[in-house]
Amino acid sequence: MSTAHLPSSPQKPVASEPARAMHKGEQTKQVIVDAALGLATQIGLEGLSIGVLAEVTHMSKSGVFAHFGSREELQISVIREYFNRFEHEVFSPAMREPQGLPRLKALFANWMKRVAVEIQSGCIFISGAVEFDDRIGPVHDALASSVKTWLQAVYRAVVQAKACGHLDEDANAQQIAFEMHGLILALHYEARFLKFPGSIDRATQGFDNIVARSSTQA
Amino acid sequence: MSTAHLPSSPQKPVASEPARAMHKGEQTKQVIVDAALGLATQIGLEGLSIGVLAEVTHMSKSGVFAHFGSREELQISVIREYFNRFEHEVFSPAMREPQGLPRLKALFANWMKRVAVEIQSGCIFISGAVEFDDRIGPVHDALASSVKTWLQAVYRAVVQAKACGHLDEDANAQQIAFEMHGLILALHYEARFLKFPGSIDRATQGFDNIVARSSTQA
DNA sequence: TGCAAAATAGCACGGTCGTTCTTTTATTTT
DNA sequence: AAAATAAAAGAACGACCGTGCTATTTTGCA
Repeated sequence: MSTAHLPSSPQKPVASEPARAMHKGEQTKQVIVDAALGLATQIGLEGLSIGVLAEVTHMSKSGVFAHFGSREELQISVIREYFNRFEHEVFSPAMREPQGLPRLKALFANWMKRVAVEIQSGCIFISGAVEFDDRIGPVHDALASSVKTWLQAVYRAVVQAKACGHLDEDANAQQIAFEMHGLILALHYEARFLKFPGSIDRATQGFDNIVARSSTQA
Repeated sequence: MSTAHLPSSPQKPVASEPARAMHKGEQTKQVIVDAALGLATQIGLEGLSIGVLAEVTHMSKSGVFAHFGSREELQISVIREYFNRFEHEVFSPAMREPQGLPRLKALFANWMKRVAVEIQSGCIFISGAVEFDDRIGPVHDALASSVKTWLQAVYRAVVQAKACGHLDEDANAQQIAFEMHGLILALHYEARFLKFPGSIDRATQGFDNIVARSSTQA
C-alpha cells in the first residue's frame, strides 16, 4: 500500500520498527532525532543544545554530535522528522477523503487536531518561523520549504473544492487558504501563550464562516 | 492635552526630549532601551545579549548592566517601551475616530500599518509569544499582560460597534476579535517568513469579509 | 573467532553568556 | 570649588556552547 505524499516530500525510514538491516548508527540517530524533536517543540530549534540532548539520550556530547556533523544538520534533521509526522498525521489521512469540500474539511480538522495537541507541546512550523524569519541559511530554507509545501497542499485542496462545485467559482482560493492559516495561528497564539479558553471553538467557527461565505448557494 | 490610554498602561517618560530634570542615568538608560528594542525586534527578546548591546551603544557590559540589574529587567524594559510605542502609534490615533465601525476600522488599519512595517523589523508581541509560551516568570507576565491589554481593547471596539448598531447585534465579538488577530498573524507569518507577495491585500480583504458578514443588513 | 569498520566516549579548545566586585570617571549638590 | 553621589569601566568568575581530536568500545562481516 502506497500512501499519499506531499509533493517533493523527503523519503526517509519511517522511524518505527528498526526495519531490518538498519545499522546501529541509524537506530540511535533516530532515537536522538526523536528526543531532539521533543525538545525543539518545547524550547524551539534555537534552544536545541547538543549538551542537553546528550543528557536526555544518555550519551556523550561527541557521540551525539558525530551523527550530524554540525548543529545545523541536527536542526534540519528535526525539521525533516517533523515534516514527515505532519504529513503522516495531517495530510495523508485527509487525502483518503473524497476530493472537494470533504477533503478540505478533513484537512482543516486534522490540522486543528494537530495544533490542539501542540498547544501543550509547541509547533516548530510556528516557532521556527519566528526564529528564522530574518536569518538565511540551510535551516531557514529547510523550514520554509516544508511550510510552503504544506500551505501549497491546502491551497490545492481549496482549488479542488472550487473545481468540484462545492465552493463558489469566484471564491478566491489564495484568500481562503490565507484565512485558514490565520485561524490556526490565532489558535496557537491565544491558546498556547495566552491560555484563552474557547480558542479551539473559535477556530472551528472561523472555518465554518469561511465555508458558509464561499459555498455555492443552492 | 491628555491622550487616550490603554487601561493600566504604565506611565513612563516618553523617550523623546530629555524632558528637563532628567538625570544622566535615565537618559542613557533610554538610549540603551531604544537600542535594545531595535535589537529585540530583529533577533527576539531571547536573542538580546548585554554584550552586543554594549557594543552598539559604545558602552561597557557592566555599564549597560548596571542600569537594569538583570537581563530579565532589561527584557521587561524593552517590552514596556514597545507597549508604549504600540499604544502611541496604533491605539491612540484610533481612539480619535468616532465610536463604532469607524473606530474599529481605524484600529485594524493602524494595526496592519504597524505590522506592515514589522515585516521588515519584526514584532516582539509575536516573536515573544513564541519564545515565552511555555516559560514562567516576570518576562512572560509582562509580555502576556501587554498583549492581553491590547486584545481587550480590540474586543471592546467590536462590542461598541455592535452597541452603535454598526454590526449585527448577534455577531460574536470574541469571534470577530479572534479572526482579526488571525489575519494579523497570518500577515506577519506569510509576509515576513515566507515572503509571500500580496499578503497585505489578503489581510485587508479578510477584515472586509468579517465586516461584510457582520454588518447590519439595512 | 578474529579483524576491520563503525559507533561512542573522553577531553580540551576558544568563545559568549550573565553577573559580581572593585576602581575610576562624571555629574550633581552644597 | 569641594564634597558627596551617581554613572560607567575594567577585570574576573563560573557556566554553557559547538566543535575537533584522539582513544576506546562496540558492532558487523569473513
